Amino acid sequence: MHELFFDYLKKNSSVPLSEEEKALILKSFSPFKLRKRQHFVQAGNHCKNLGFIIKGATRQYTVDDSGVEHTAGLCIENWWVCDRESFVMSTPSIYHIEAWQDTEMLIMSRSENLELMKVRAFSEMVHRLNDKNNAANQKRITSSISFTAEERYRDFVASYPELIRRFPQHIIASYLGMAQDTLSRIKRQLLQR
Amino acid sequence: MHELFFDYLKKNSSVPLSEEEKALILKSFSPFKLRKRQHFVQAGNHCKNLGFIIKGATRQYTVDDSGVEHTAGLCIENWWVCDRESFVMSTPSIYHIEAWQDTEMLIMSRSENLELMKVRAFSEMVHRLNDKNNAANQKRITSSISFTAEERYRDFVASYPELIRRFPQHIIASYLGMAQDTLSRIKRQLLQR
DNA sequence: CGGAATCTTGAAAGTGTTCAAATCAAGTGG
DNA sequence: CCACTTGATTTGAACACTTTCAAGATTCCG
Repeated sequence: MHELFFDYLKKNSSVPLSEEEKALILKSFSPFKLRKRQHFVQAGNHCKNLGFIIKGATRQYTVDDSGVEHTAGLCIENWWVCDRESFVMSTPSIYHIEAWQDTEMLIMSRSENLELMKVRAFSEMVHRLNDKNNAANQKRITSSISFTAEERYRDFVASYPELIRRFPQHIIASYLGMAQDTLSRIKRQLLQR
Repeated sequence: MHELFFDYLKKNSSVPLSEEEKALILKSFSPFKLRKRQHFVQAGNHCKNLGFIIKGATRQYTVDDSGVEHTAGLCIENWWVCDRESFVMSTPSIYHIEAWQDTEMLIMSRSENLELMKVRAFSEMVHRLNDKNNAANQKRITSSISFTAEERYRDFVASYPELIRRFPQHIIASYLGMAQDTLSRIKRQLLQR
């Protein structure tokens, strides 16, 4: 089960792993399963673990005063799951994270995470990841302040075709900041051309 | 001039600086000035430098197909300026960054930046910064997909009162993803209560 | 003073939302 | 394999929010 992660690590770092380092990762990074609809974190709780998805899909969301859910993030295989603010700062999370399908992951605590940062390959990967994540967030912000609903959808399809396949349309709509009815109409309009 | 940065560094790290480290920072981090409306980066160019604002204010923005500007970010004293994606990945930036007032900063190149990462206090600060930045981005995304124009504005006022004082209203509006006319009306409505 | 930038306001148009009903799809248990 | 339930999607009509455009008012600054 860790093999998938080691592959991922190799792809995302330039430094090889020693045997001790490999052992340390095996020790710190534990298998964990969630069934569909089970929660990884609930809003109000501290997000104690950082997860790496081996198989499955999760959704991070908030619930507003009217009870409407807004999708902050979507994750599938080879993605990292957690509310980073809560995880890093040890504060209560404002997000829920739930499994959208039965999900297998590897998880580590914050202290294990910090421990692993001593492994060169791991810390290098984390930094690359931060950079990528940062760029993606910046892009999403730019999209949300600059684009119409249709443009946001087209951009999303182009950027994350896999997520379209894995999540129902009303979840995609809430990720994009529009009503599911709106997304349905947009798709129809796009087909009619 | 570097004193302001050393203060900042002390506040944002737990490790003290050795004299050699201080010297390295002085060497790598050069003073740089921009007059109002001069650009730090132009869209299409590589963002070669990372800046730390000593005095002044900058604005990061894109221009869409209709020629409308959208404000991606605002920076003032003690903030870092750059298009991080372009800076880190050495790709052309899609953003413009301009001085909104006469601005003094300290700048470093990417290689100087990487060099400075060997300084413990500096790299610790960078990591904290990344975490904070990440949390702020996440918050902005959540706000933009969940909130109405009025809620976004109220949230912004509460989070960044200083920026309200430093930038004109039409810039704030474009940062929040609404027309300046809309923001004007929202403010009036809020006053009438 | 004069010019440039900014802010306000009304009216009209546009975009996206809400709500409810109907349709469609998938999964479960008999 | 069907009936039933639940979840997902589509659609129309009314509505709400936001934008656009144009004009006028205000502020700032040389």
